[in-house]
Amino acid sequence: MSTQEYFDQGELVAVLTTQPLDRTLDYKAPEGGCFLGAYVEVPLGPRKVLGVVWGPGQGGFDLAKARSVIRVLEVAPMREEMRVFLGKVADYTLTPMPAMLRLATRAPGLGDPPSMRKIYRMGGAEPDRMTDARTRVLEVLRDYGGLAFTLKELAEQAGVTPSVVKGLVKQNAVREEDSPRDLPYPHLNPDLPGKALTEDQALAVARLQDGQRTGDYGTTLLKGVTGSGKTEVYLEAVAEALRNGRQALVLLPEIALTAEFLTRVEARFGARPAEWHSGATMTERRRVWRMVGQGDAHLIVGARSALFLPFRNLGLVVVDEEHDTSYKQEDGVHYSARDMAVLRASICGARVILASATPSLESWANAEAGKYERLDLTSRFGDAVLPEMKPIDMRAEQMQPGTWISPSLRQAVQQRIEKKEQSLLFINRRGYAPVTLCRACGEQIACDHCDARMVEHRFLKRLMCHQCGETKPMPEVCPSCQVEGKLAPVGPGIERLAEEAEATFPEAKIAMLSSDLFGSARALKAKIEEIAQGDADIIIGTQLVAKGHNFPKLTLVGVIDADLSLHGADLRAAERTFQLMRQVAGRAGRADKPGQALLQTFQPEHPVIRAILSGDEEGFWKAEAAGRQAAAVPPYGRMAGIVLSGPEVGPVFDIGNTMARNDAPLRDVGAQVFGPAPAPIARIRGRHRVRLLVKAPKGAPIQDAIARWIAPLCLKGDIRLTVDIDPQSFY
DNA sequence: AGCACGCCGACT
DNA sequence: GTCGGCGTGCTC
Repeated sequence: MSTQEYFDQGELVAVLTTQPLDRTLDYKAPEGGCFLGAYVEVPLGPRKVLGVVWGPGQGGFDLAKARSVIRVLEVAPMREEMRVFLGKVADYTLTPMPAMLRLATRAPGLGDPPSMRKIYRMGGAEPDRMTDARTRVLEVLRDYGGLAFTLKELAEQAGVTPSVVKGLVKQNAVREEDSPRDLPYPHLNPDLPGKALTEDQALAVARLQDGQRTGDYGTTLLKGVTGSGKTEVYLEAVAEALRNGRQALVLLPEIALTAEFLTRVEARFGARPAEWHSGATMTERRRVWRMVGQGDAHLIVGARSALFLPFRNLGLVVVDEEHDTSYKQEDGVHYSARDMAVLRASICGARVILASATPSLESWANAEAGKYERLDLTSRFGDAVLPEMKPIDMRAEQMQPGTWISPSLRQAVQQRIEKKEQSLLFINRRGYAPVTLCRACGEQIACDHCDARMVEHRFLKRLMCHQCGETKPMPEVCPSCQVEGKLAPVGPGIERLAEEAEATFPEAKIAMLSSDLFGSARALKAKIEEIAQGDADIIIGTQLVAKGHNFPKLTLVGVIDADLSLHGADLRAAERTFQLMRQVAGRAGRADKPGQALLQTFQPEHPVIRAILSGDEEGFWKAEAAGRQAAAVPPYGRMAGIVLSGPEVGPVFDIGNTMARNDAPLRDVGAQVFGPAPAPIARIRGRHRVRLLVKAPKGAPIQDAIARWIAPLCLKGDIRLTVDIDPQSFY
């Protein structure tokens, strides 16, 4: 089948719009015709909407109704490869195409013509009268050899007021021109000297660069312990992609990590790359989207949605910290950026590097199966070694009620304080106490809109729902039994731990790192920087500190409750605990001092705890893989979550029951359905949620089956259904 | 998504 | 009689 690339005026074209229609609509090509893939504005009812020319018109309707494309937007048409990618992601995630198109057009001002601004460069004429100020302006222009400046830049460089420049413009000594506001990103120089590489790193770089030069798809799992120089290694793969004239994308799980990364890119390539994340301004987003599309952004650093930028010539995608759960988008379109990166690369002949100190079991298994190449970086910089890891058996510790720092841990911290070294106390719970319990009636205070328990934040003097963000003041009397003064915090949170640390180590300077204590990523980064310099004896931190920050003075990590996340029905709980522990432990002893990690646990003989302590990673994965294989769960089986939600429980459950009864399409492919059951958070923002779980053998065409299963449903009232293929969290 | 069309309760 | 509730259906 040959695909028509161009449509003459009046010819019918099928247009995919961003409106939630389940098909394309036909329009007449506009004056001047249009290309396949063109971004267009089309009339839809009384409105104008954004769309993309998806193919030749389908016909089969009253042709008199056909309307014309209003105009073709001034952006590069969507490439075939992108259309294929969006289609495959839609099929895989059971997402309607218009929602996919919306993901791919998340840039402001797409419809606007490129915005212009005035720039200034050397003119030909001599000014009638030379002044000091004028000389300086002309000198600046001469020194920068033909480069153009904005008015502000030029005036500042020359140390004059803008009016001096304007005066020179009148005399044609300086030329004023219109220039697109969205400028190409500065050229990155891949041939600047990189950091010296160890033998290990050089070997990995060579493999990655060889792969890069093939110009074919391929995925590499780059595994390296914290401090092994993963970033240096994959930056050399980026350099190779740039040398070959291809674009590179680096995905990071946290905006907080981008600032440090950008600095490293600048050091390596001499300029800053394009940035794409939710914190970027409208102007930045527009520039990135356009420049990526016209090939004038060569390296893009961003969050998962950067995967849907209109790359022209993508040659490499790096997914840093590939195991990070934030790569799975859980609201709107449910997709795993890690998996979709591999998909996109396989479509456009790009390489993928999945980098992590603690890979996901999925990636580990893909490497085992030979689908991914695997490169291990083992050596660390300098003489630093992996920290010594020991359990603290909490059953043998003499604990005061309501305290969480054991005598053994206290002693270890005390030693560091005396040696002027830093300790990190890690706890994976925000707030003061996870549960507020009435000692009179046993009531646990829950959110009014969700069924999640409210967490006390003493710092804010309020209770907060970590599900919906709702807060309310701390009540005086129990909302259930009305007894006064019996509400008590139960369990540890980071704030409570800080309180205990202050009491236990009165002479120490204590810093608390929790995501909700900082308004912005910038403030957080400044704080981390300050602490890393040594401005604290004890750091109390949540999950946040586990993500790639470097603390040279840190020599002790105390994990307050290594058991916390081992409980619960989440199939990935063991894997997560394993990753978390190894990462937190990796914080200790990165510089010249050896580190120690102490894990407080009630079950030191648990296989996960033992694997962490022994450092036997392959052993852990093999055991975990065997367990998952036996249970036929991912990555050795397939799963999907279906969540039904609505304002009333009854009707929502009824639909769930109907679905569970009519499961023939699922049984046809060997899949089973479990539920309906109240979703783990049974109510969010006043909506009742019911969940069904679908479990299928590996390789079963689960999407088709689910599509056939839900097609006959007609959802009445305000009931909504969402499908999550490969759910990550079950919450 | 919007917006129109359409069929039942409390107003002039 | 009719204003308006939002259920249902269409948009080339």
